[in-house]
Formats: sequence, structure tokens, C-alpha cells
Amino acid sequence: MESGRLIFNATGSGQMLFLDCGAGGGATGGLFHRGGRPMLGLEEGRGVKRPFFTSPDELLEEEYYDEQLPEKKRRLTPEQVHLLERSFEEENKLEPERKTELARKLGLQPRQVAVWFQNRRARWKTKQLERDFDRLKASFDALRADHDVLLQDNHRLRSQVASLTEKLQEKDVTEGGASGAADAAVDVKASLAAEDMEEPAVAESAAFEAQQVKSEDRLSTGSGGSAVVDADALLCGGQFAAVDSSVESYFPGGGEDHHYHGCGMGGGAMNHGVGGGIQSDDDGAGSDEGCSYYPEEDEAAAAAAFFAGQAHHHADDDEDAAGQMSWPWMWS
DNA sequence: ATACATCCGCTGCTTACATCA
DNA sequence: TCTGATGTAAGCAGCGGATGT
Repeated sequence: MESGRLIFNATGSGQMLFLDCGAGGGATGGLFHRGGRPMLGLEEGRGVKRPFFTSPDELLEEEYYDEQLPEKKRRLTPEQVHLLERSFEEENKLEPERKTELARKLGLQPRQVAVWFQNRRARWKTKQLERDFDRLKASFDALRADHDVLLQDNHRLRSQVASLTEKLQEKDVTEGGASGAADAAVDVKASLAAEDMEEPAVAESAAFEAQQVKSEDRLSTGSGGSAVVDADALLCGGQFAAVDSSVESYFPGGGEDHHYHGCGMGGGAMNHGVGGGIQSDDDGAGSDEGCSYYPEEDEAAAAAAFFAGQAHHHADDDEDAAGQMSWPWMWS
């Protein structure tokens, strides 16, 4: 609560009455919305209009704080924002001493500095989530494309097997006898071996398919299996290594505090459990560009879990829907 | 040592104002 | 000039940690 001002719920519906008891002489009042902004400013009658911002010297006069009235919101000047941004880059947390010092330098109230830092952290977090999402989406798209290629390989190889099997049967009918069949089997094996030599991806494809079958089995059984495809399956072929593990990310993990490297967000743990909390290490410098909010060690798993949800969603029509992947907001 | 109350700062959400296309 | 979108300052509730009793 700001000093010298009493605010109370006057209507019971979120509107608040304020009564300014400042030293400037004479209480003033007004009607607030829930948000605290004045709806009916009665202070106009005072006849004295002060600028919302003033010089640091003026702010050092303690009584000035008390005289502050709920004026219209004013934007911070570019210079003030610049200094606040620089300070934020150095350290995104605000110790009381630093807050006071910044307020003095900027000609703001300490409360304004604190609010600016709170809002700035929230903006940073939002941007970080957007960046993380874009990055994960790109990784997923790449993985999906690789998957499609493997499916095509799989289809091609299946048709080859069918063709060779047909040949084998023809040969068996034509020549008759066990020895002929054995020779034909050798031919098929040789053909497949030659194919393997040409395209090493075949073995990989087979492994992928096996994994896929495993996953689908588990998805279809319900009991005992995870509701999502496990990370191993998604990580097949090291695809998710493509999720740049060198970049920070925002996924909260397991309720633990995590570090967010290289974000220019100096140390100091958030003491709030909700939303994970921002914590940084000491090597941070510069802007928060390219940084993420979730810890390296959790990122691949988080990405896997996130997109596994989609894999699960599409497990039934996986092949038919190849190339038509949708996103969670499309599932409804 | 433990329980409780209080203070303080934080996050998340929200609102109203400022600005711009 | 009006309007809708967007960004921002600041309010509130609720939570958790620190501190005093």
C-alpha cells in the first residue's frame, strides 16, 4: 500500500475508494476500479497539477511522495527505460539497495522501479516461451520430415520383398523340388544384401519401424504403457539431438529450480514455486536473445514429451496423415 | 525446538492508458 | 477523426521465505 493513502473496497464489486492522507494538506478522494486506476478523480479541485515525473532532487523531498496523487499513467522516458534495461541485463532481480539507488537516479519512486522489473521479467518470460516454441517446432518439423522419408523407404522395401517373393514362387513352380526353392531363397537374400550395401538407411528404417511398432503397441494397450511415446522412440536415430541442447529453454521441470545459462540474467533465485521460477548462473552477459527458460538436461525430454502428445494423438492415422501434422491448438 | 503471526517480494492475472497503423 | 491492436504501468490475490515472538 502506498504511503499515506488508504484504499478500501467501497462497493464490494471491485471498485475501490481511496483517501489520500498526505502531508500536502487536506485529504482527497476518488473512485478506483479494481485495477486501482482512478475513475472519478476528485483531486482536480485542488488546483495544483504536478507532473507525474519530476527531478531526483524533488523526489528526495519526502513530502513529495506523500503528495503523489493517482494521476493518469505516464510512460517512462526513453532515458529511464534505457537505464532500467541496462540494469536488468546486469541483474534481473532487484535488491532493496539497488532499487533505491535506481529510483534516485531515475527520478522515480522505488515502487515504480520494482514494478518495472516485475513487468520486465514477465515480458522476458513470454518472449522466451515464444522462442522456445519456435525452436521446438522447427526441430519437430525436421524430425517429421525424416520420418516421412523413412516411411517411404519402408514402403519401397516392402514392395521389393513382395516382388522377390513372387519371383521365388514362380521359380519354385517352374523348376520344382527343394533344391530349386533353396536356390531361389539364396537369390532373394543376395538381392536384399545388395540392397543393404546400396542404402545403409535400410537397417535404420527397419529399426525405426520396429520401434514404431513397439510404441504403437504400447499406445494401443493402455494399461502398463505410457500414454505418450517414450523419448527413446522419438530419439531414434538421434533426431532429437537436433534440438539444440546448447541453447537455454523455458520448460519448467519437476518443480526444481533450474539454471538458465548465458541469458545475462545474473544470479538470485526466484523464491516462487509457481511457473518454475527464473534462476540464472553467473556467466550471463548481454541480452536474453537466444536463451531459453528450461534447463538443458530436461530439454530433449521435454520436447519429446511435448511432441509425443502429438504422436499419440496421431497414432491411429500415422501413415495416412503423413505430412499433415497438426498442433495442439488444432486438436480441440 | 516448534508454532504462529507478520512482513515483504514474487508470480500470475488483470485493467486502463498510451501509442500507432 | 475514429478504431482496433499492441505495449506498458500498475493494481490485486495468493504464495512462500524470512524474521520476530
